[in-house]
Amino acid sequence: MQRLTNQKQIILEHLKSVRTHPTAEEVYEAVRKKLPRISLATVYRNLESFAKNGTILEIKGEIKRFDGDISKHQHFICEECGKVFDIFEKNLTWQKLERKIKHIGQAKNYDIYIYGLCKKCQRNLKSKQLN
Amino acid sequence: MQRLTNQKQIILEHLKSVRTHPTAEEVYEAVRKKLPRISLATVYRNLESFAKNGTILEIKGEIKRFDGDISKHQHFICEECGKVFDIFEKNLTWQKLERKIKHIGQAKNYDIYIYGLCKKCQRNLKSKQLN
DNA sequence: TATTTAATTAGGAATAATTATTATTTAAAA
DNA sequence: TTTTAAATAATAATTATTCCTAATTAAATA
Repeated sequence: MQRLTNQKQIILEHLKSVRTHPTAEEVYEAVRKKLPRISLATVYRNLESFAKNGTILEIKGEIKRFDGDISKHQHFICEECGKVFDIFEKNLTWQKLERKIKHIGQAKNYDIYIYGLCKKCQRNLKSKQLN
Repeated sequence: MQRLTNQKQIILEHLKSVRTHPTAEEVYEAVRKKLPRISLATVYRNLESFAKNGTILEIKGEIKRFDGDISKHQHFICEECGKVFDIFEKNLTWQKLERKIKHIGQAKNYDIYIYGLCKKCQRNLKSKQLN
C-alpha cells in the first residue's frame, strides 16, 4: 500500500505553492524550514515518485527541475542563467506528430523546451560587451 | 584560434555516421577503436563544443545523448529502455508560441521530446504481465 | 623547413547530482 | 492496542561530468 506521510504532504504542498521550477536541492532547503530533520534522499525519492505518477512534472536540463503545475504548458529555458519560464499555449496542433508516433510506440506526454536568452541575461550580456 | 585535431575529426565523423543517439561514454568506446589513446575528457570537451556551436545536437534526458543529425526533427524517448527515436515532421506551426516567447527572451532553438513506450518495450511489458 | 607558441590533449583527480543501504520510525491495517 | 510493512534519516556509494596539469601538437611565423 501507499502511505501518506508528513514529508510527502509538505514536499507536494511546497511545489504546488511556488511558480519557480526548483531543483531537488532547492525543494530540500525550502521544506527543511517546516521539517528540519527531513533527509535529502527523502526529497529525491518523493519527487521522483510524484513525477512518475503524474502529480508533478520533471524538467530535464543540465540539472533536473520540478514543476507543480501539471496543466499543459511549455518551458523556455535560459541557457545563460538556467531559469525556467512557463509558456501557456494550448492550441498547438499535434495531429501530424501523432500520426508518426504511432509507428514508434505509445506516447504518454510531450515536452516542448525552447532554449534561448531571457531578457535579463540579454541585458547583462549587452552591458558586458560595452566594456 | 581553433585547431583541427584528429580527435575532433574522428569524434565528429563517428557521430555523423551513426543513426543512434549515443552517450559521451558510447562515443568514447566507439572512437577508441580508431584512437585507442583518446581520453574520455577529450570526448566530453569536444561533444560539448560541437553542441555549443551547432555542429551536433544535445539531447537532454536522464543521461545526456548526442545526435549528429542537425536537420529539424523531434525525438521520441522510451521511458523504459531510454532509446531515442527520430521523428521528422517539418510542418509544425510555431507562430502561436513565438508570439509568447518574445515576452520572455530570444529563442535560439526548440526541442520537442515525446515520452512513452517504444513498441519493443510495450511487447516486453505485456508478456511480463501474462506471467 | 625549422622554430615558436598557444590550443589541445591524456590521464587522473575532483565534484556534483543522484541512488542505494540499513537501522529506525511510523501510518494504517488488524 | 498491537502488528507490520512502508517510509524515513543518515550516510555511504555510485555515476556522470568537469577540472587540473604536464606533455603534445597544429599551425603561425621566421
